[in-house]
Formats: sequence, structure tokens, C-alpha cells
Amino acid sequence: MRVAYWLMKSEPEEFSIDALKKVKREPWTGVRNYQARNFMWQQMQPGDGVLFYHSNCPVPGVVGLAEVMGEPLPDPTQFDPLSDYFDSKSDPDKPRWWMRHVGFKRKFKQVVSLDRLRGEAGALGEFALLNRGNRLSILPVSEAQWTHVLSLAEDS
DNA sequence: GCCAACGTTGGC
DNA sequence: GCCAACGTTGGC
Repeated sequence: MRVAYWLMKSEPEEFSIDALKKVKREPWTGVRNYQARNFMWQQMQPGDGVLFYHSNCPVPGVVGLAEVMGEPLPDPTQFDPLSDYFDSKSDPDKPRWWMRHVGFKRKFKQVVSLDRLRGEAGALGEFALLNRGNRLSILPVSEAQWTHVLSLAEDS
């Protein structure tokens, strides 16, 4: 079976790796970017690896591992008028926004910081995360990048 | 279909 | 809190 790898960003004040550890499994709702939507809708497979990334915080970086769980589901927040993510143009018969569940795997002993990743830019090769101005909240990760980030998490 | 205005992301 | 980068919106 094909296993792919992803990086998913979350602001720790909104939803941290500790929060994921606590709930074990979280519906990844609220993504309103078509490229990120397409990854969740059509490209992810159950069991795919996820680098869990903390953004918009004192030390941005990869803080642990998660996995994609289950098939794509319509993001319920798009149909909830009380939600910040409500989309009046989305048709329930043809939902515009899709989500996956994300399951906790483990938390790193220490953050693999964005700074550290930048220092490893040569080894990591082309990595959307390191491109300037990158704002995508879900990015594909190669197997080599996945392995390298894991090795950075091991040593200290 | 162009593109200026606007809103959001996210590092610093 | 600032602001560069970028995606989206909407007028034309």
C-alpha cells in the first residue's frame, strides 16, 4: 500500500499537539484553501504520515507525528451558519470543503524548529515549508524529508 | 479575464 | 504588533 507523508500546521493556541494527544483523534475542519482541500479530499490515504507543525507561536516547528485516519468527509462547519467557517455558497449535495480525521501518534521530546529545518535545507531539498511566503496549511512531504525530520527529532 | 483592493497567514 | 507574501473577491 502506498504511504504518503504530509505536514499539517496548527496554531498551538487553537489546537496543539498536546490537545491532539488528549483527544487522540480530531476532525480537521476549517480548511478553506483549495490546494489544501484537494490534498485532504483526493490525495490523502488512511495511514499516511503527518508531521504536526506548530505555527504562529514562539518556536514554530514540527512537534510530533500524527496519521491520516479514514476517508474524506464533508466538513460540517461549512453548513453551520454559526460557524466561522460557514460557506453559504457550498451545496450540501456537492460539498465544497472536505476534511479528514487526524490521529495522534507521538510527541517529540523537543521541537524540530523551523530554524533547524532551515539549517538542514540542503539535506531536505525542495520543501514547500521553507519557501518564502509559504502559507499553505497542508503540504506534501517526501519520504526522504520525513525520514530526515525524524532523525532530527531523535538526536539532541 | 484583468487586476486593484482586501483579508489572512505566519515569521519575526 | 508589524508587515511581506499570497489567495480571493469583485468591479469593469
